[in-house]
Amino acid sequence: MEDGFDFARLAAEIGDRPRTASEFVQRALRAAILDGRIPPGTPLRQEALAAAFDVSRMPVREALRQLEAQALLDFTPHKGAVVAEISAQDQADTYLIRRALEPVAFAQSIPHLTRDDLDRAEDLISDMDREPDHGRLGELNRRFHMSLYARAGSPKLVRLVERQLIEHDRYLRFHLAMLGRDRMSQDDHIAMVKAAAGRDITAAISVLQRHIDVAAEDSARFFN
Amino acid sequence: MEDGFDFARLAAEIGDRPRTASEFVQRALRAAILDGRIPPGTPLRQEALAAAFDVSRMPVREALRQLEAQALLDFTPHKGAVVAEISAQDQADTYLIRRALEPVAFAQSIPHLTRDDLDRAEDLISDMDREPDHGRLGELNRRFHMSLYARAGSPKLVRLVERQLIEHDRYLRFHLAMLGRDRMSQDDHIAMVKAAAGRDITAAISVLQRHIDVAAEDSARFFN
DNA sequence: AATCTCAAGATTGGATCCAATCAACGATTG
DNA sequence: CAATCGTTGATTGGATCCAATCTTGAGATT
Repeated sequence: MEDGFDFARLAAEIGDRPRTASEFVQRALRAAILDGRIPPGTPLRQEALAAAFDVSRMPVREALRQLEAQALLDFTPHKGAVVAEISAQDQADTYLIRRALEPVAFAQSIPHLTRDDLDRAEDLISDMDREPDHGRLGELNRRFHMSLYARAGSPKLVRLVERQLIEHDRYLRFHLAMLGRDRMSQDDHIAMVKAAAGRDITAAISVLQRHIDVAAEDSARFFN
Repeated sequence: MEDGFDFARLAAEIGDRPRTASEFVQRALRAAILDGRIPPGTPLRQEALAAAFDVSRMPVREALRQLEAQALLDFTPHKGAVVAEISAQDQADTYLIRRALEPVAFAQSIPHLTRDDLDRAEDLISDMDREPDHGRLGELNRRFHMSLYARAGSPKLVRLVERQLIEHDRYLRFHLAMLGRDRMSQDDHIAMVKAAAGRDITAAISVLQRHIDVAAEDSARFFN
């Protein structure tokens, strides 16, 4: 294992082993790529992965194909898979897409949010305050945002937004490392829930847009 | 082959056979799903596909995995792949996403469009007028739009837009069948190029938005 | 010294075989 | 007669083996 990364440890960290080995490998790799444990540019050797996960090369190959379709890997025929690079441009694009899509989802969702949805969102804000592990903050942040968009009634749009938030996780790491969690703008999160509870779409959207814009600016300043 | 679909003919239709069998199968299936030759809900049996394409089941499996990640198939462990359903809701979502993303890409692109880009766009408009095959119209329409967004300088955004346009092809079929090509709004296409040539971003965006809105309304009325 | 050639090793792509799971159907039992 | 439980065939998931391709490095050639 001269890759410089300990794949074997990774295998143990997935709690509930899914029904298929392929999915197991896919999840473990995806999580490790998203939170930066496997750095961009790392070549992924099928044999090494198979040994680390204690499966044959076939489920590994299927997992790699799926991750490629999710733009987390670059695949070249007969050469293999490499963890996709991250870049300031890619990060900026992610914010651009979020800025275009999330307000639409939020606006559609607000009228249909239930008291339960809003409570859950507030719980997630508290969870974020308490969570010590930076790696898990990305997931909590994502679930917070998604809880506000859940009632948008546009499943495809919501799935796409979730996908962007997941890809955003690759950059959130840097954001947190450089700015600290006090800059995660929990104030914005609170304001968003409040506006949503009051069914004030205009106010909610405006907070969300500013939230994304500020994050984009912060990140752009510190990335590279 | 009691599936009711002749996969064997499909195999012959891919001109330049790609380097890997997996990619070959993937392209053929994707094209057939997008233009409706394989209807939604069709179960895709690995063995049948392998026989039709004259390869083993393994490249078929890899192709299916990729198509699943592209949301063209629904995959259930130990049950297999089924062509993803289309629906009025899904179509509406596609327009919603396009409506949010394409104006951003267009606005960013306009200042950097070259004379060549604009000429190419105009050529594609003429091509659409001349193309007799409805199936190929989708590709031409997509290439027209993409030629206008090409200089946006946000590769990730542009890729995402292209993906939406590809998925839109699944519905364009119905659009054309019911409304005929005269309703493809070539006037809008011409107006978009003209506004882009004059670097009039406001006008260009407004035409594009109306273009998408009208298409969405037409489609919503006739689908189902 | 630089470049080209080509052979050996490494790595991926594909084929075949076996195991695990699911669906359908009939037998058994209350 | 309805419901449940095996059993069997069909289908997918996974392992192993072979073929094709790429990479690397030593040696020859200029």
